[in-house]
Amino acid sequence: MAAVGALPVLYHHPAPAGDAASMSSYFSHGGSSTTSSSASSFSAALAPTTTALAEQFDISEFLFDDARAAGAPGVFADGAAPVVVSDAAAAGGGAISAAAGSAAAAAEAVPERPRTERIAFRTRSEIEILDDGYKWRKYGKKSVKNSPNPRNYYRCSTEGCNVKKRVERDKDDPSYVVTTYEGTHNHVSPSTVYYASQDAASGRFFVAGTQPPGSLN
DNA sequence: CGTGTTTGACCAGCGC
DNA sequence: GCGCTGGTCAAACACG
Repeated sequence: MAAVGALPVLYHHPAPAGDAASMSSYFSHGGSSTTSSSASSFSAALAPTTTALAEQFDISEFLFDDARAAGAPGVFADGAAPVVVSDAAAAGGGAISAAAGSAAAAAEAVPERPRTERIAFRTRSEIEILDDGYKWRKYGKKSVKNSPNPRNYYRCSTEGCNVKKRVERDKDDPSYVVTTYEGTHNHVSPSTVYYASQDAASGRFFVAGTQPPGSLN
């Protein structure tokens, strides 16, 4: 697969360690030059709610992937194309979103393969399992080519929710953890309800926080 | 005893 | 068609 080869491209200007506050974000946009606007809106939307997380993790980079523009070479090898930040979500003040609504041009090209939205980000962290408020069940571990570190596979343990995530250490800098979420939760975690919001169009939940306001210390 | 993790086997997709 | 690779399954195991 070409995926492994493609990933490092996203990291070509890593944030300085300890610079979590500025949260230097880089979005793959499938080669597009319009990255900056999406990145800024995303950061603005995310920043207020990631403060607590940033205290624990140096979130250095975000990598978006969504079921858009099928056929274009994307971040991930299976033909899914990169980066969608929902305008609605940004304007609505709140949430991380991969916009189904903007997937206009997408769907028809590769109909035989269901595409799920994916969000990948890299964090500087000692631990690999970030507490995002959901309960994950590990179902696999695999060593991957071009990386000395194994990749771990997790699935949301909530019944009926088939969100998955992959966690692996950055091959170039093992102090970083690359986490890829695939799919969208169809429920709200008890620990995220305070910050979660629901997309009006799709009805999906988007998690923007992990702790109730009173429990951050 | 229930729940979650580990790990080898298996399967499917892709490139050659 | 074959081999390689990533992703998933499922039985065995560990732990509270």
